[in-house]
Amino acid sequence: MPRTAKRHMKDQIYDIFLGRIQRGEISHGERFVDTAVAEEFNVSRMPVRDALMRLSHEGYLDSTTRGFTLPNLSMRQIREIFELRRLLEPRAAALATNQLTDDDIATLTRAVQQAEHTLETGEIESLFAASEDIRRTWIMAVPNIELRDTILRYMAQIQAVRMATLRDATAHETLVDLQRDMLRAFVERDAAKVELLLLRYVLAGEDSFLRLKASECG
Amino acid sequence: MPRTAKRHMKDQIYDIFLGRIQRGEISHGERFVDTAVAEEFNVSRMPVRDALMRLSHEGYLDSTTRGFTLPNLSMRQIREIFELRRLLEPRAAALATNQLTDDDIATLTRAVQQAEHTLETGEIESLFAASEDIRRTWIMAVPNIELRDTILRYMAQIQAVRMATLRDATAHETLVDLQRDMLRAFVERDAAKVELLLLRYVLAGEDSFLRLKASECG
DNA sequence: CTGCCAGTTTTCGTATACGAATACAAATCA
DNA sequence: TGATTTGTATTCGTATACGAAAACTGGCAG
Repeated sequence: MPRTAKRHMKDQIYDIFLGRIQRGEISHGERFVDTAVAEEFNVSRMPVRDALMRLSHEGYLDSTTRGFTLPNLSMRQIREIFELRRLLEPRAAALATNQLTDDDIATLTRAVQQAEHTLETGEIESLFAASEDIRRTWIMAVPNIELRDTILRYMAQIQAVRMATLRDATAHETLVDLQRDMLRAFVERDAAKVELLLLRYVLAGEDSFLRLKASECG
Repeated sequence: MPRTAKRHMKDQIYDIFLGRIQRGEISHGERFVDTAVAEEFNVSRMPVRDALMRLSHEGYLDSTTRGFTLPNLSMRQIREIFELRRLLEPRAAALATNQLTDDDIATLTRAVQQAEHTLETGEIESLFAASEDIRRTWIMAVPNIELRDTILRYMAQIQAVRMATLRDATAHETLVDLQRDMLRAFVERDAAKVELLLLRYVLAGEDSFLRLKASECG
């Protein structure tokens, strides 16, 4: 029996929306109203309400008086999340290093190649997809489930920020270089090197973000 | 207008239960059923349901087919949370160091004195209360709100574990020593020292826990 | 033309009702 | 006597309904 046949509507709806959010399929103007979604799924308001409220409590959505929307992160929140990332992700990736399967390594190799290819084509969408694949692969290999869930919780929220920073041409080559080095470190099962590279990677993303903000405001 | 006049019943109920859980006022056998709680508050099931489901999604409660109870953490989860604590709390406390007000320092001083007193009396309840005061005071001063919320999220869950480790007589003096040193570091605004002491503190707690488990199983 | 005020609409929070799933207990059979 | 099955009670998930609060809209006054 596939996982599609879950037990409760509210959980199904929750999973569907979480997936859409995490894959960045929701645009920023979009509004979700329980009655409308309920009609779409042919259920009553309540399971939809349960799902949307849960998502909003988890920070994936913003509950306004006029439906649910994607949250608009404040500058402060974004910087705070970058601090969390610096604290957690290097260690998490180090822990994941020895858990990666051959399949994982293959996926990482393909994704890094895809990312390298964007250096020539300049296709940001493709770079984003590749970065997502890399990230998802190692995160899913993190053996500390509490740690993994903590990371996943905030990652969905800063999806838009990451997408924006990847458009930073200045950092494009640096990022792909880091990804290439990370792959090598993963293959060599060098957890210490992975840890350091992840820290660099997060810092590079933070730099891009700050540069972006500076150019936007000034 | 005091905060007691909150906007919605479900939020009030949520806050009430969260407070009870965080203060350790819920015993491990206790079961909460929406209808029963609803009667107690003179409301319908729905707001209670909302509150309890939210608490269970956040990990504060366990949703069973027969009501909500405190979650029984597995050995694995506890060890994973200790790893999270090692990663986050030293840095968080360092960040809090420069934010502590005079009132906070006074509270900390009182709490440390209370903890020291338990070295003579052996009153574990009092030690627990003092430790809670210390912890709550510095955590509330953490300026990174995302970080603070992340810490608060898991702390409620391992409340019982912390309570148990404080009964470890072997570590009693060590813990109070660390608390005394932490107070001094806070007063001196020495963030680096605070960071190191917090790491030691978490490690001491972890040691107590492991010792406890070992003596229990062997 | 602009700003304020009231009516309308939308959406949410809560109440109540019913069917379904699960645990517990009793009764039956080996 | 012990295991299995069946019945019952409890609790949850979902549906529907209603009142209240917030946002939009239109008119009116300055």
